[in-house]
Amino acid sequence: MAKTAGRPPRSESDIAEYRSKIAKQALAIYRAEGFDAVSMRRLAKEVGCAPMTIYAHFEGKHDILRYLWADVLADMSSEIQGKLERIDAPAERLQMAAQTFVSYWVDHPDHFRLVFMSNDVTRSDVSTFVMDEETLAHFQMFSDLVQDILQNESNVKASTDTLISGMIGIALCLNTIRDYPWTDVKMMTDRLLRSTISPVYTAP
Amino acid sequence: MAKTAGRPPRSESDIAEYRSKIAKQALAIYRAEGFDAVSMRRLAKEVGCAPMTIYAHFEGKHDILRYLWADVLADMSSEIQGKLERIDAPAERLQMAAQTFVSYWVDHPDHFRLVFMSNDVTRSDVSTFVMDEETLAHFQMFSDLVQDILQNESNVKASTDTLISGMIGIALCLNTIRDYPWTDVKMMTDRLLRSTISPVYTAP
DNA sequence: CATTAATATAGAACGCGTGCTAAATAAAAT
DNA sequence: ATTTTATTTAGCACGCGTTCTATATTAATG
Repeated sequence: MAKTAGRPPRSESDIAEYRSKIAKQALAIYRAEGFDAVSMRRLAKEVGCAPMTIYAHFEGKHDILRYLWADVLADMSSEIQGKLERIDAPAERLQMAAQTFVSYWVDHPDHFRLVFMSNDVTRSDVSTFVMDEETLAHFQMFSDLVQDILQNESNVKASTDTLISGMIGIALCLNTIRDYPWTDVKMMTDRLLRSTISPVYTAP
Repeated sequence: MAKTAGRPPRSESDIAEYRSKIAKQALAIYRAEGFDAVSMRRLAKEVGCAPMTIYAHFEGKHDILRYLWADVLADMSSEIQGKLERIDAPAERLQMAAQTFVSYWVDHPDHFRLVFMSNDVTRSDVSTFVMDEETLAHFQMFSDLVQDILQNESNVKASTDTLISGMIGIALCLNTIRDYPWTDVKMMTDRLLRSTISPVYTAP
């Protein structure tokens, strides 16, 4: 198999470097000016390439935004970890984590939009919006907290999934349907916990 | 107070008529071709007015989309009612309603996006996205179903709100984070119910 | 009539995401 | 140096939501 003539494809490291360069700049813009400020044209200008070049490295805008998730999720995760430091009792830990989780998304609508609402629902393309392992880890944390309370393995995943989606739902409702007189966020979160971990969980 | 000269403001009925004419056409487009097909320019063309005229009657696109909610919610509501017809036991009724509710949004991503994700989260403008009474009624239904099970009045609203936001959260997660291996939808919904109505609810 | 105020209009503009094409450039083999 | 191939580029295009301005048009008053 002789090497073909012509310019060889970019090395994988080059590709990764370019991608991360773009993603990094996108993050900088997002951090400084929020969701709406991140546009393909501007991003290209700040990266120093033509707008079309970005499309050679990413599927589209959604594919770039995905890289901002990690930053937001890490921020959220660290906020939760901070609150958890001085708490030992498993039930209280889960409770604090859940309350902090919901509060985070309610208090940061832009972050919520980025992670949970910037998906192009139209596309059923499976390859878009992959949850990489790093991203998953931040949700896994809840699984651990639940596990400390529930022993039954099979229930842990179901409970955790329900808890997470339920919490995200609370945040979504608070973010989008603002004028409906929702029950106090803490109370809703608490109620959600109660049902998720019903057998063992005791209300504070 | 003498009447001022010049053309008088449009009568309220005229304004309402024009608004409903635009909203009606928007609904027609949405029904026929879905979310993405509804655009201001096209809507204006089909209504037979200039694009700018619409902005004299609506705050913006989000203000128009709001009018499509009613249609979708009515559709969802009737689907639930249909399923409820032959069920008498309160717990089973609530269970069926919840399952149908979640399934509806999971099966109709476009509808979900319209109602729960087309909000401009950036705006903290309270006047945008008002839940009118007709719209609220469709959610009120769940309050009634919960009431049939729980007697404590104060718990009914908290339980219902938690249930609704939780169900919406399940739908959101299924719609947006597709590649995460979520627990079976029915199971999550069931688990959500269990915690919401924990004291009385019995698993099937 | 003319005047006046409310409304509707056309038309341009801005920036957006994204696709297409044709030209330029870069890096290898010959 | 020339050829060959990969990549990037510029530039145009489409339709989008939205804002602005200037120009009708409409319906009341005097």
